[in-house]
Amino acid sequence: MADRRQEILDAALALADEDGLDAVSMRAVAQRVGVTAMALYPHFSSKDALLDGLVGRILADLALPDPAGPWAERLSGLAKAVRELAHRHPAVMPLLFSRPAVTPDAVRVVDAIYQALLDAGVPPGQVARLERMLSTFVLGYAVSEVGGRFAAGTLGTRERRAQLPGTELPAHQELGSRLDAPWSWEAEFEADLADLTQLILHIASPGPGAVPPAPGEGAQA
Amino acid sequence: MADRRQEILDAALALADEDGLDAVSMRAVAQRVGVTAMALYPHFSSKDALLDGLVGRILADLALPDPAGPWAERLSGLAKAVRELAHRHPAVMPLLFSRPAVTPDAVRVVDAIYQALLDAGVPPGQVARLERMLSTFVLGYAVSEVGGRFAAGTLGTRERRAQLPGTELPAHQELGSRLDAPWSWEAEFEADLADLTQLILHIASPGPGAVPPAPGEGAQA
DNA sequence: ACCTGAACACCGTTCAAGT
DNA sequence: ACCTGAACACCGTTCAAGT
Repeated sequence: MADRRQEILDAALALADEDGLDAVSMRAVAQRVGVTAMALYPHFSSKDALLDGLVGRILADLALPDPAGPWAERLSGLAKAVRELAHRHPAVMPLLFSRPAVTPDAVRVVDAIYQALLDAGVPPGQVARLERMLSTFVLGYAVSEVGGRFAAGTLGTRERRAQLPGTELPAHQELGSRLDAPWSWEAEFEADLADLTQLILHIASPGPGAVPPAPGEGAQA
Repeated sequence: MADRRQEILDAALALADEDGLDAVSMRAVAQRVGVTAMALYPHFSSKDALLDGLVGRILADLALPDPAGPWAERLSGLAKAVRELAHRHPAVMPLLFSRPAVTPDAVRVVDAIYQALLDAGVPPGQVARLERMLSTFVLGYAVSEVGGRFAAGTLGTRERRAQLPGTELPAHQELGSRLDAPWSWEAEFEADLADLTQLILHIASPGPGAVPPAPGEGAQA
């Protein structure tokens, strides 16, 4: 009850968690707070502003990793925290893709990733690019998983594959039963994170035959 | 005029391209076709079904790469085609994250990626995971770029950094002017793709000290 | 089958008015 | 400043009716 603003955001979040983003209407949020829809406007100038506030609201729940740990653990800790956030608030998650992270909370997360990459030994000129690559993947994975894009997208069941004409989709045919193996999205996420950690290490200290420096940055310039 | 259904989807796509996804209402689409809103329902049982059709409509525009080329070119060609699709239809793009790709068009794209990964020498047990990783990144990058998440999110201008208290955001401070370097999203995308190609090669033929096999798959089992 | 017109139960937002 | 109630211009969808 500290602030009306917070009370409104809590109501909006509860509605989104219970009945999805479509259930978050100005009227429904207001009713839950016990007030008229127009009473929200002194706090949020539009519904769009309220949704921005909702993004900030869930970002505040995201725990930052202990800065004293090893960089790889900080990075994977953050990634897992984002995935857990998606499981808690699946309906709100897609908003993170369209609403730029300019709130202090969001920038603090970016800073933690920058720091981890610097500690890993990534060249400063590549830190911002890698941060965008990692956050894009982590956000995308979380949204895909809770949004059902993974579950239904791959034709990964014997039944569905059986409906296909024989000569179509040769790679699906070749992979066969490997596509319908039982699988945990959590285990897959961790395998992906392990691969990406290797990639970071590789960029931090490229061996012989390594990736060329990114265009416009690196040893040249 | 071949089909009313196609005419409706073209009208919906035009509205989305011109005025955003919010402009795609049953009434507005119908008016553009020259018909009442209720006339759409024999073709699409709900607005949701129409949006599914819209996803299929833009996927049909996505050119598959020449299957005769090297796997790395097929993969990056596909990725660039997705990015171009996002530039042509920015408002529709976010729908790809929530609507599972089950249409024949979408499955054909997945099959092309499976095939490229198999040709690269990726162990069959890891192909599906890597396909999800790559498609998640490519889709996420495209949506982030055209949706403005990259442009505004990183506090990457001198002005905005100047507003910060001195001791906050140490990594931003350390990176300093490297954060506001002029930058091309296209060049960054290609640098990311180059890194991911290296990652695929690494998984295809792991050297000494390589990533352990993914849990539940690989040499073990 | 495809289409219309009226209706229902909603939206976000503005405006005049109250405290 | 915060809130109300009425109103405006919209929504998606159902239903009865037409061809």
